[in-house]
Amino acid sequence: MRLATWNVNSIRARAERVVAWLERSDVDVLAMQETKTRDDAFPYLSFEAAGYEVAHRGTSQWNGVAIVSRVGLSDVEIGFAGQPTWGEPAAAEARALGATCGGVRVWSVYVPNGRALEDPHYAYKLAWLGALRDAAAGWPTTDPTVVVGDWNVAPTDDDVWDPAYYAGRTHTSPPERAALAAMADAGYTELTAPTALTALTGSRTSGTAGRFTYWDYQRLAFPKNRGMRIDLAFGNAAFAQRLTAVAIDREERKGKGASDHVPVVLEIAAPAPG
DNA sequence: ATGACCATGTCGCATGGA
Repeated sequence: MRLATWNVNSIRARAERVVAWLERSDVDVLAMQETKTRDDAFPYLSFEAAGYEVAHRGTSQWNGVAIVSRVGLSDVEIGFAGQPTWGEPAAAEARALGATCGGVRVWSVYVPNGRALEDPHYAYKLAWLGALRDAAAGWPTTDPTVVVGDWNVAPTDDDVWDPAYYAGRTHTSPPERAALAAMADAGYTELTAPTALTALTGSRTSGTAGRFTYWDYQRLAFPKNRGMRIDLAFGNAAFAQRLTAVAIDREERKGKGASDHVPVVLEIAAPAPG
């Protein structure tokens, strides 16, 4: 089974491109972030025509998360227990969606950006990551479970094009990295580290061409390879033991109409008999 | 070449992204 995560930066602007990529890449389950649409405007038909069931949560032009699957989609959960709120009136944002697909519990997460170290949004980001860790600690260890998405944190200095550029900004600060690393306390390890990248057979997806998953639209960031690695997958042991390949599809950043993020693909083997 | 922001709502500029 092939499972992927992709911050699509508006699904209405990119539905045809995403569906074409799904079909070309032989991906069974795709978790999306930043769909930037309300539920009633999601392009369901484009995905259904390609054989994918859709779960989506979006309440405005901000945020929005989805899971599409052609291997079954059930037990959809909007948000996780204890998910922090934001805004006035305070409400849980459309940043987390869970579903069971092909026997795997999948969570699509869009971690708050943080905006600036002194901004209230930064405290919200840390609280959000802490609450996600706490929720994940309570999920059944017997179910293969993977939490994928845009984490808005680069795990190490090697995961940004210039660590000095990010000093004093969000995405690389020690508290953010600590919050990310704390997922391990809940039994979830990062599966998308550069050392884990491989090639995927039968796919255009290249495995080892680079580690970044995001490049800014501005200042020729992509041609200059000024990117970050912030789109990650964390899996529990039951999921991790079935992992056979991980790849970043850098090709998807090219051309007109690209998202500023690219898909990250994970391949897992069928469960062991018994 | 992979190329000099993009997408949203609501109309012309504000907001968010990172």
